[in-house]
Amino acid sequence: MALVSDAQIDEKVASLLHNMGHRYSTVRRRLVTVLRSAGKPLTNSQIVDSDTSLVQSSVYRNLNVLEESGAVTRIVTHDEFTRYELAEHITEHHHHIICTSCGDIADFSLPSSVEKSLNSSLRQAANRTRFSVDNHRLDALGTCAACQ
Amino acid sequence: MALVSDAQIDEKVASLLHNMGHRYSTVRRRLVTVLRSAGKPLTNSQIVDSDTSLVQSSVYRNLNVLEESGAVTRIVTHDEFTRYELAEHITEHHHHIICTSCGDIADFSLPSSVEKSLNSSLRQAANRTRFSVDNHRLDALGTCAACQ
DNA sequence: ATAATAATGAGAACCATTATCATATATGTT
DNA sequence: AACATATATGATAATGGTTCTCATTATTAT
Repeated sequence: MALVSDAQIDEKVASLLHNMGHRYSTVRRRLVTVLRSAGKPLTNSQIVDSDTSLVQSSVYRNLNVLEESGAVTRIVTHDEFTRYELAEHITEHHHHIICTSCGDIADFSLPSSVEKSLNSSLRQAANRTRFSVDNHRLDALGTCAACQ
Repeated sequence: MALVSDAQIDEKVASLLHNMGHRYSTVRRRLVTVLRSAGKPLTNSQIVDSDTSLVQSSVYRNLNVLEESGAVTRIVTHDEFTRYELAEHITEHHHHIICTSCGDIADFSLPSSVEKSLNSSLRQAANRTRFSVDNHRLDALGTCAACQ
């Protein structure tokens, strides 16, 4: 997750927000900083804990704004908390390994050969449904170090 | 999803419940019937609508009992409703294509060659994290016929 | 500066899901 | 078959993560 510079991320997020008529405010910058340095999806309360200048209701509101702008992605796991991370097109394509016990997440990547065969298989499989496919998500499910 | 007979499913569910000291009651049988004939994950209200003899609070309670027993799996998509389906080891391994607009789901399967390479890649990738992997979930994301 | 517009924070409201509990149903024993 | 014990059910209340409201504050454009 460290291949894209902070400046590049800022520029992308700013343009995504401006496209939607939104401002890249101080609170939103802090939010992006927290998400970027975490390197894994975070819950609202993890975000507030990471930067205590942030306020719960503003974090919720701004995560929604950032998601609608395409800067942030909403992740649901096995527990009751929604998590957020910077969108893949801002960072890079990756997958999640989810702890089925506590909901914690780590990022990982697959060899591009596997990604390629996966994509073509998905596209073929989708032809048999009445859906149009534009993305996929592959999660590994298991147990984190703290839970085992 | 039609490779396993109703009787086989009933037998499996009964034994899973009995292992946990639970009974395979009338309500639970109706619940399993609804899930089986749907052929896709359902929300609580979709279940109650499918069999109006079922009561919301009992459905929630029994879905939890069935999940703890391993007979049913909880699915979260993009909307605010949790969905449930019969567990894979009772039916068969499959994937979901999720409508990012309305949260609706369809089932689909991949060629076993793709499943195999996916599994070995996942296992290798997991070695680099501090998680132990015991399963995966691969969802295609797109738009259903009704939403496009 | 000033006006116009968007963002913030504190709290109230929302609503899917859980918990409660009195009643009903099933199981096992003599 | 009735009894005793344990589990299941349904109606309703409570919970809690998330969203909404709105008066105040910050930003942008003129």
